[in-house]
Amino acid sequence: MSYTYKYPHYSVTVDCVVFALDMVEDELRILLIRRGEEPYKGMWALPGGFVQPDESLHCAAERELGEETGVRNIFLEQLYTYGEPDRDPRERVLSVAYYALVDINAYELHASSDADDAAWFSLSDLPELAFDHSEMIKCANGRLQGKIEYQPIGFELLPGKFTLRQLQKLYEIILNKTLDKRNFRKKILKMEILDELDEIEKDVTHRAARLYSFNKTRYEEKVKSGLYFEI
Amino acid sequence: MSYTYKYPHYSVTVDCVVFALDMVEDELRILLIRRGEEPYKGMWALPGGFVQPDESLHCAAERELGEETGVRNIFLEQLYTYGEPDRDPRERVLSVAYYALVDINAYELHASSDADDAAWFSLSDLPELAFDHSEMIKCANGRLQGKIEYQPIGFELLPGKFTLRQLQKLYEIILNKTLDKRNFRKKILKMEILDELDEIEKDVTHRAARLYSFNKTRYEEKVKSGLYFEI
DNA sequence: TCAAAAGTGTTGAGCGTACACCCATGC
DNA sequence: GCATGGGTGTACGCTCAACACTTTTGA
Repeated sequence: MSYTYKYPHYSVTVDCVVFALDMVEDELRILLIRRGEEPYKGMWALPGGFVQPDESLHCAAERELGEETGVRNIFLEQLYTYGEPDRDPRERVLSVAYYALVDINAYELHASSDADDAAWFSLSDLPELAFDHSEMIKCANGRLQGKIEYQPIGFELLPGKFTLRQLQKLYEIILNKTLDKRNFRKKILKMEILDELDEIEKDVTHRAARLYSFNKTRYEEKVKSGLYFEI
Repeated sequence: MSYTYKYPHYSVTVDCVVFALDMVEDELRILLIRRGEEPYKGMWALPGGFVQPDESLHCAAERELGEETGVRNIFLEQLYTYGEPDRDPRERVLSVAYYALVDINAYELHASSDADDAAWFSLSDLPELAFDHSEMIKCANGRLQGKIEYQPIGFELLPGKFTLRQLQKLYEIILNKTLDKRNFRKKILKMEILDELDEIEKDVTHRAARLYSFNKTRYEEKVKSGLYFEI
């Protein structure tokens, strides 16, 4: 197959910065794949690939992520578009970067498509990456830190049922600072956007904490009547 | 000239949502051009055009804006990339949207290039626009409203020397709510990021107000030592 | 009974908010 | 001298920050 055009055209890829939370090591993790093809063959990179003619950018990001890693149905938002003329050694390729938030336990990684391997890496201990993918991760992390304080996106990183301690730890990890337990609880509970469940956590070696779930409908109602989410 | 590729490639344009402030009518204005070519010939649209092979996206936005309207050297930031397969009737065209902030008095508009005309329109009274440009403006306005509260970008819409009243009005127009004069002054002056000049405004029919200027260096120092800009 | 984390209340300080009057200037 | 906006101070309430102890559970 070949395409001919009158004016300059460029390849377009999508790349995904997928965040997850490691509650054991208290750190953010990023999903990387090992490249199965040139250029940068064998190197770690963000999952992504070429945008097909009939799919939107968002769909392309969802598709590539699913194909290369098995991760599906997640929070996915456009981040930034990288278009330096020489960012790809082959020819000019634009990349529309997305970032995603997932519950790390909800997926079993399946490397496939043109990725040899897929794995979670600590944000603070990343390997050398292909293309300008390091820059994308830096940008995505900045966006996450900024947005998590005024939008309830943190819940995307937790299972549907979670403890307040887990939620607090999430903020502590992402914002990289400690929070006062009592003040944190007061603040988040006063918003009345969490449902207190009749369940407690299991398999813990100490007193089990109550489980909560995020009530998105209630949140949206509250926003309409003036709630300003903020941590 | 013609280009041939092995895989699907797309045209890429940049489009700019240029904001300015009309302090007389108390409203935001947007810079539009009248299209001189098909498709949508004769219709109003955002200034923009195709990205050339050797220029970055940012440079392309700056160039197109300069060519089509005469506006140069301004605050310009990437907004969002639009890539629905059918957003352009000719063929698939991606558009990387930028938004810009300018002092409306600093430029004389020069229509040229492939624009028949360039003019400022009130945000609340826009004509029908080509492509998905209405959506871009809506997105840019949301970004502006969000960002102006926690980043000192509002100054880009004012001349270098301005009165506190002008600055307050700027926030009132963009956020679409009234602010208390005394509280606004206290808040902004306490940040110590404005230089109080030994000058007052001219040609006013009442007591002239003192002029101030934004001290960017001081602002950056203060940010390092913990200032969190917020209106 | 010990260890580990859950869960809870109070106080003080600083900040945001609301509000009214005098001042300087041009006409 | 009057109209117009410039410029200022204070008091109150609320929110945020700081802080320590009791409770529950499993091992």
